Amino acid sequence: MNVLPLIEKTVLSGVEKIFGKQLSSVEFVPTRKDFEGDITVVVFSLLKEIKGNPEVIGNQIGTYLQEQLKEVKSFNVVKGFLNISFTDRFFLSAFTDALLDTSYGTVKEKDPHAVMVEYSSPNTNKPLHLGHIRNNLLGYSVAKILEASGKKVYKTQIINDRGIHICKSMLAWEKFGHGETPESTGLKGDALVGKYYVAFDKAYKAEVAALIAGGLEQSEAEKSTMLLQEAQEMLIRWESGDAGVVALWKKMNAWVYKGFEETYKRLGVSFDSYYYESDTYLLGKDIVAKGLDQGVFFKKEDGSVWIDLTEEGLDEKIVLRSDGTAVYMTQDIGTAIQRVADYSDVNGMVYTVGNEQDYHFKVLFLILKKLGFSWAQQLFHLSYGMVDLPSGKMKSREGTVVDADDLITEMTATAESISEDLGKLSGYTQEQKTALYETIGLGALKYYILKVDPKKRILFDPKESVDFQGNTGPFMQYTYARIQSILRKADFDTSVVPDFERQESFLHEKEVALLKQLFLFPETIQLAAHNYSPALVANYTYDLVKAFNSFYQNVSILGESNEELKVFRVGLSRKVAQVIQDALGLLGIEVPERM
RNA sequence: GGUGGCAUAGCUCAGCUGGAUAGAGCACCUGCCUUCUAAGCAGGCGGUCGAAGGUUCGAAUCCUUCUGCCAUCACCA
Repeated sequence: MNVLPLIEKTVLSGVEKIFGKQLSSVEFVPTRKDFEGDITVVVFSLLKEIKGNPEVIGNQIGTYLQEQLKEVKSFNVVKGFLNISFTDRFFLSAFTDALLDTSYGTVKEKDPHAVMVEYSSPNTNKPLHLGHIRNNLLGYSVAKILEASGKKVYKTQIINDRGIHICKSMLAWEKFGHGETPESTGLKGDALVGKYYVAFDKAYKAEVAALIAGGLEQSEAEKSTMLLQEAQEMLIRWESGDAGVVALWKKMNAWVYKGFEETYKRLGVSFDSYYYESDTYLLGKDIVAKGLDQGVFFKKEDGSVWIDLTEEGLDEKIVLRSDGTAVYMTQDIGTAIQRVADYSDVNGMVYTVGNEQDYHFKVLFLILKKLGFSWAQQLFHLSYGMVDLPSGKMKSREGTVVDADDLITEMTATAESISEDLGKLSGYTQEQKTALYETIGLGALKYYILKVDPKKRILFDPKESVDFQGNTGPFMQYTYARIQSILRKADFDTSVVPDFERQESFLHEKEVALLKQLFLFPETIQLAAHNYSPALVANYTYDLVKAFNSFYQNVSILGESNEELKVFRVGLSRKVAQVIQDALGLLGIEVPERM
């Protein structure tokens, strides 16, 4: 509400006039709903500067405010709290401003600097699971929120397409695959490759068991299987560019990428660029050499290169193996630098990676700072908690994962059965219905995951289906659909901006509550961007929708006999729908015309 | 053991920079569909905000200690 700075200024000048004290700021708080008022000045916070009875001081300031500002309708003081009420005229004019603002809430002046948001970053040996869903939703949403707050954003990912785990799938496919393809089996490419990753593990375990039966110790047996040796040999051949291995690798990766793209499309996420570890894993070695010259790193006797972070309260960390090959950290250093080289306007990056890698990123950021890159000051690890099952962690090799595609399909099916029961979709074609169920099912899933603080771990019970009632995605979507219905039924042009010149006082209390919530949208976006937290947007939207529903069922809109009030209420509904749509858009949730 | 994170109603979660009597949803109980979509609304039940100290006009929020759970401390990624 743009009157706030004005009130603050007036309070300050009032304090100066009455008490002769110059203060720099005043603390405001939204008025609790059991008290009369819209905004509250906490007089206690002034007591350090002004001595006296808070109640008396509150009354003095209140009186001054009312004399100075025509927007202030009335005030009351309870203990040390000065509650201020605004006039309807104030709310109406603030609302008109919001209604005319076609990109209400978002920052228009773009920051010349861009930020790169990395998310998803899967392995190419198995399909995406629930953990990836959280990652994708978070990354995508944070990218949207940063954009809305005025940043230019590039979405990217780093695909972990090389290493022993990929070779395991490849080897198993060669041995047991009989030339199966996605086409021949009807399986999604990523699912097919994942099948062979599991097949490898099964065969491997069988071989280990056989070796143990033959008299070997467990640890000994695990190291000496033929399968593992073959996989390692395959990795060496891959690294040396063996044509056959590389061709197989390309073929199977292509299957996986096609499968991933389907899942991304269904999830509604997208990327502006892709980085592949197979391209980048050697990057960073030059940087390490340079850093060694600069004295940022040091070399041990065996030739391995380290950084000493004990001064920062961390350990020593390896950045290059003794045989000169790259480790994870080497690669991440190289990739970061490569990205800035590729996109010259980038001066900050957000890494969406699970919290088990908190330490890794702490070290990575520190290294980049020590290497002296200016953009290293603007790095953020968007760390999130695991998604656990009641049975514990998800383990892909043990088949205890919740598959992303399966879950989406299941959510869609639930949306369908609920929708069928309610039976409101007469006149919709089967095709429209199918699209709608997808929208609702995904809305439920996305909201369910994004509404919780990223830092917290999520316990996901597949047996208990995700809710469609209460604080859920479908509830928001439903409210939006309901407003669309009002707009369809209104017998006038709903895009007209109401004119309130003559009106002074006609707002219903539910209406005022709704307006106040509506006015919070711009600062919610800023706050969410500042905290990298979609959860703030989700919970804001819920409050807005609650306020609308309460308004909707307690106040007549189309049935209102006062024409001006009717026009206003339809306009208000329209704006609320727009904000719901925009807010959900920041979460990657679509909104239906009907449901 | 060192470091980091989390702990709020039976369950799932909000609670922004400290502010008034800690809020929702689910579950359970009452009402409300011949009037704009009941995936809804109005209300009831339910809490020593993990524990103990401290800071102050005021603490779920900040500080310290402790307890519990999780992660991490690899020449794996």
